Amino acid sequence: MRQAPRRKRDSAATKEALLQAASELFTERGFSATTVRDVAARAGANQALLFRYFGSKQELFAAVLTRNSEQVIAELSAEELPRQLLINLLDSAEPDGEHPLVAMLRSWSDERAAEMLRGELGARYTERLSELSDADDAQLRADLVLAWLFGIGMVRSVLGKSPLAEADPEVIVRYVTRAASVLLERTGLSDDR
Amino acid sequence: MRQAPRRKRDSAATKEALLQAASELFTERGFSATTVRDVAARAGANQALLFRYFGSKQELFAAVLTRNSEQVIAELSAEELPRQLLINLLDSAEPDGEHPLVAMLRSWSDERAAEMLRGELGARYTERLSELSDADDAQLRADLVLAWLFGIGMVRSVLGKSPLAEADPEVIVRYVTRAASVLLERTGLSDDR
DNA sequence: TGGGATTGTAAGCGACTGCTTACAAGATCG
DNA sequence: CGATCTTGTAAGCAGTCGCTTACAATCCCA
Repeated sequence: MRQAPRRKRDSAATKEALLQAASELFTERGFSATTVRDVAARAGANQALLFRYFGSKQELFAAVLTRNSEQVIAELSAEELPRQLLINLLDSAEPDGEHPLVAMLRSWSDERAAEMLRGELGARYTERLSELSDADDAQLRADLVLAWLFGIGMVRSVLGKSPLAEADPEVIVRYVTRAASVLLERTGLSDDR
Repeated sequence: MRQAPRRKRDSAATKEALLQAASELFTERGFSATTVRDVAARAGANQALLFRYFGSKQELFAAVLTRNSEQVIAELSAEELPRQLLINLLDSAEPDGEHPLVAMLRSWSDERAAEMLRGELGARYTERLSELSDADDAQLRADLVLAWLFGIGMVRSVLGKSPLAEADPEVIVRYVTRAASVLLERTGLSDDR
């Protein structure tokens, strides 16, 4: 009788399974509350492989962030960004649609995680958003809008506070885009995008 | 030669020192990253006393939250709340002016900590803020504003992201109150308070 | 077919966590 | 003074953490 039905030999699939499991768990529990044992267990892999492939928990987190954010930020135009970002954020509570921002929110408290967000990710979102305004402090205004989206994601998805947590996403989007357009002002920022 | 210059015998002072140290550390590092040993060390007390007086790390956190929030929320009118809350939030990076919200932000990722914030604290802030609007979804609007303040506090004080982190508080306050007044609309919400 | 590299596994090391215990030192009061 | 309660201390327990090691199974290619 075999005592462990040995995993199929496929390093690429194992790596991907680890990344996927890590992405889910970081989103659900945050960086420090997620253990490498949990990640390996959900991926159905041995935890030693996690260290062989990613070196450390920290580098695994970096890999997850990179993987998840690349495409999202690439496929959205500046005009769509705030609205779509918000929608993604609001929907991410549902089944398994997870957004990297939620992982960011959950991992905020860890200094090593915050370091990455501060430098790499945040800057790109800010730059994209700041295209919407032609004020000279456009980046500050973009940061304020980003901060709002983060805050909403936290209160709604992470904290689960009422009534924000139960509110209709469409209503939220309407309120936020309307108020945000005051900040990101420019001639003719239509309110349907 | 005495090997430990025994602490003065004063339970009230010890309790207070523990509360103060815990408040600082929870603010600086968050709930899970703060250890009871750290708290006891900064308070100059033995860690066993922490458990004698507060029972558990969780109850200590609750005691800190209660102690710190009571007066702040009590001494502010609804009209002053958003502006003053924001100012407190923006100034809290400085010397030792710490705001309970920052502690909240840092401790977000812990489920036990989040539970308390969700129920007790958040509700009171929401209720106060919602007085500013006479819309029927005033509480939702208030939550959105609160979420914004949280988000700004996170990006600025916790994440330290530029340019928000270096921006002039007065500018931030002006932008936010102006955009927020779109949400908390009511006849004659003057923009200087 | 055989030998070295790659992928999987089990076990455990050392450090750290929240929390407890056993006890010494000072206070209080008869 | 001596008994008792309170306050402070040192040490350690049991569990978990990230990470490492030693080794078995499988693949690749000569």
